[in-house]
Amino acid sequence: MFFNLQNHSHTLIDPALAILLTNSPYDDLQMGRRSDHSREELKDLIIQATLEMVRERGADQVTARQIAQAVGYTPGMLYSIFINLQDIFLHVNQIGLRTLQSLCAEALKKNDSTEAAIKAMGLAYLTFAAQHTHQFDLMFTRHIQHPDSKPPGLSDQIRMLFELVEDQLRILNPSASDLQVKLAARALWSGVHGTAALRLSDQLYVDAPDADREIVDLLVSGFLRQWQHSPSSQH
Amino acid sequence: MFFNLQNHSHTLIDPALAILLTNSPYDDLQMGRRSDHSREELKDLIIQATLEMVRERGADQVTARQIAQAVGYTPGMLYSIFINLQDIFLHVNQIGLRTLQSLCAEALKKNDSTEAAIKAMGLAYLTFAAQHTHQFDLMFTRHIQHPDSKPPGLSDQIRMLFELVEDQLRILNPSASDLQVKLAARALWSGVHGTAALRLSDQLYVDAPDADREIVDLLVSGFLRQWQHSPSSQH
DNA sequence: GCGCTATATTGAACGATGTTCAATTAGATT
DNA sequence: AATCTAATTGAACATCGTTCAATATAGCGC
Repeated sequence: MFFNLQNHSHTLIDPALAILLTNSPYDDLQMGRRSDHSREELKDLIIQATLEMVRERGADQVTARQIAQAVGYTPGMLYSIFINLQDIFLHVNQIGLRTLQSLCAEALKKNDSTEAAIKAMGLAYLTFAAQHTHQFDLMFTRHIQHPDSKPPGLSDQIRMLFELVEDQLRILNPSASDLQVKLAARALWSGVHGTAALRLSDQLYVDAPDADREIVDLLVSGFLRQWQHSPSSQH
Repeated sequence: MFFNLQNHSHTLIDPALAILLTNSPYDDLQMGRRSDHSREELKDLIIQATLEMVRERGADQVTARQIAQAVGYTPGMLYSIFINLQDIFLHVNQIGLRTLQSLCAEALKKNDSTEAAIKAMGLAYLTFAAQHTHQFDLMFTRHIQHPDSKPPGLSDQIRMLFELVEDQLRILNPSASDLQVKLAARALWSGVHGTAALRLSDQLYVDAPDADREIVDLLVSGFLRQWQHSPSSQH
């Protein structure tokens, strides 16, 4: 599915193809490079190749050797750019969170009511989880232990996802305190996330085909009803 | 942390100790046994040893060789009783679900209102997740792909956990249909489970120390308010 | 154009993993 | 006591992530 170039010594790569692949082969080269890819390009190549394989087979069917082969290098090279295999997966998750967040943000627009907007966002969340099962699994249900260095702004992105919900909740109940809004957003989104997670592991056990969608609908409308009517002074 | 017996050939085990370990060494032996443990005892020993190690270090720090050493056998033996290492983990999860379910069932009793009962069950859920982090992680957030043979009644136990919630919901709104009760129970419990899962991976991002408890409180009271007032003919 | 140097990349190794299976061992049966 | 049969071994296999000395190459100064 990906391109293979493992012929560094014998066959030379077609220069035109090389340009196509790198699309900027004369970047800021400083020292003796063996391939046509800059450091940053290589990093992107690896992440993209890993992302593709994760989407196809799932994270635990993706090995370091496979990634290396997909980008036309040796496994050892990976460790000159990334700390770990987990480090690579962390960067893949970063992409996943970015797309998930933009999907949710997009779903918020073009809705009559705030409630409809939140529901649309919940459905977008479920849809992403259903369409990119393996990727969603890698993001949330697989426990990735952080390496020594913190993930590069990964937690910030989750925070931003929450803030989308918080904004909507603030609209509905402007007198609520910041802490209340934060808690409510997490309460609400825990429900959506929990539904997606349970559905992903086939643990919903309801006959209805669109059970997850109905559950989120129920969840959001129920929660918002009380959120709008709750006084700001509530415990 | 566990007992080691890897001296089958040279040193004989103290018979008193052996009885202590097996507590019924003369069961229904039929054929040539090498050790003092029956087939069923061995199965329990393995599961218990694995459970203990999972609780201490987490599932991905537990290897087949470690389990074998903990029960005083060779790795190969495990495969005469279990299909897989995953199969062992599945049985460990069975125990985990049993205790989690009994904890929840216990929390339901001795409460003034039905709402208080459900909240108590939610807190019990959170408490278990917090106290047995690694075990909870193995149960839910780690994606275990089922072997060929179905897990022995594992899904039934999750179903039973849901039924505890369903029973409470039925009390509050007796006119609701079966499907409505099922969906509502999953909506509600997805919130509780999602909260536990997010808290487990430190993705709640709220300063409050008991944020998870407050969230569940908010979630349950909000949801029940609409559940009691919703007509049975909804949607 | 030619060596020189610096470094990107290799490739082979290491230890550890889950799993298999022929060989062996020992209790039960005769 | 000999035999049978099943439990258990132990060594091997393939594969994994990861490391690192060795190597090959690209750009620099000349």
